[in-house]
Amino acid sequence: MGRHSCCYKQKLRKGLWSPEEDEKLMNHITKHGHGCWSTVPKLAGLQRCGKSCRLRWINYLRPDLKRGAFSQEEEDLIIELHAVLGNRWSQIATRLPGRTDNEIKNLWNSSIKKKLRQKGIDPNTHKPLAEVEHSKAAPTISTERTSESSDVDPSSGGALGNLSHLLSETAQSPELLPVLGKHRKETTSLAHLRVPPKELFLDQLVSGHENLTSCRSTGPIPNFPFQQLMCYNDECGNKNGGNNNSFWFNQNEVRCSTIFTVMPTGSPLTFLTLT
DNA sequence: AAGTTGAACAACCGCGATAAT
DNA sequence: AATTATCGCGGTTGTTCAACT
Repeated sequence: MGRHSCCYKQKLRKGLWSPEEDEKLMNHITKHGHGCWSTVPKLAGLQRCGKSCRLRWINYLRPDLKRGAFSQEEEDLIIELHAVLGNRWSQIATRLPGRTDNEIKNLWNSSIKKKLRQKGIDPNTHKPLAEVEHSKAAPTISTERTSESSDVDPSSGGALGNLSHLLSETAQSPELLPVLGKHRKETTSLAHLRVPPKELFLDQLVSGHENLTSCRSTGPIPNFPFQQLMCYNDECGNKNGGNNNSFWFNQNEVRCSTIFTVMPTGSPLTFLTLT
């Protein structure tokens, strides 16, 4: 496990990017693609480490980024996905085309957490706060992790624990997850989620576990059934700013919208074979 | 007007995973 | 098989700016 070499290099710029730096990076990647990130700064004439260039590109310069405020639908979707995936922001981001993991993480920490608490929902466990407080006050041999610093952690087995909780709770009492009840009106795109929650979440888990690292470098390709959710972006008014310069979407020039078009709408596992 | 506070956003850091040698 | 280089992720910190006192 070698440390990232750039960590030790001196004389590299840090902090906010200037417009000139942005332009250099944009020009370079536009012409040559990023290739090996560690060589990008040198080739682009930047006094930055490759890691910094990569981050800047992914979080800010990529042409397929949506920018702007999150819609209510997006926020709701983030909450739902977080309930299943926990803090796996990159996984969540793959279901929100045009949004970055960093952006979603920031939104979660600065806004959504607060809103959930105001609604009486613990943002870490997605359970009612009263229930969480009660379990804190009277600790049992439960393996459930405590809140605050330890969010839902799918990788530790807690996810499945939480998932089973969610599966039963959401199926039976929508009020425990307001987004699944009050806010998901039939008029919203989330009405597409009218599939049994258990099937939906299991599909997600299966695809997530089998395909954990697949999306990042080749573009955020959403998995069914969320791909249906996202179709409204392209098919119902192109809400993502009408961004058609999609050749950036990944290096294989597979367009997100192309995948939506090509993919059959009913087979989540079929999709996995394409990634 | 100046200082303080908090929200939102941008970027960095450290680590694990994995490909390459 | 061991080591090294790189990538990608999540947590954390830093910066900016608006609202408030």
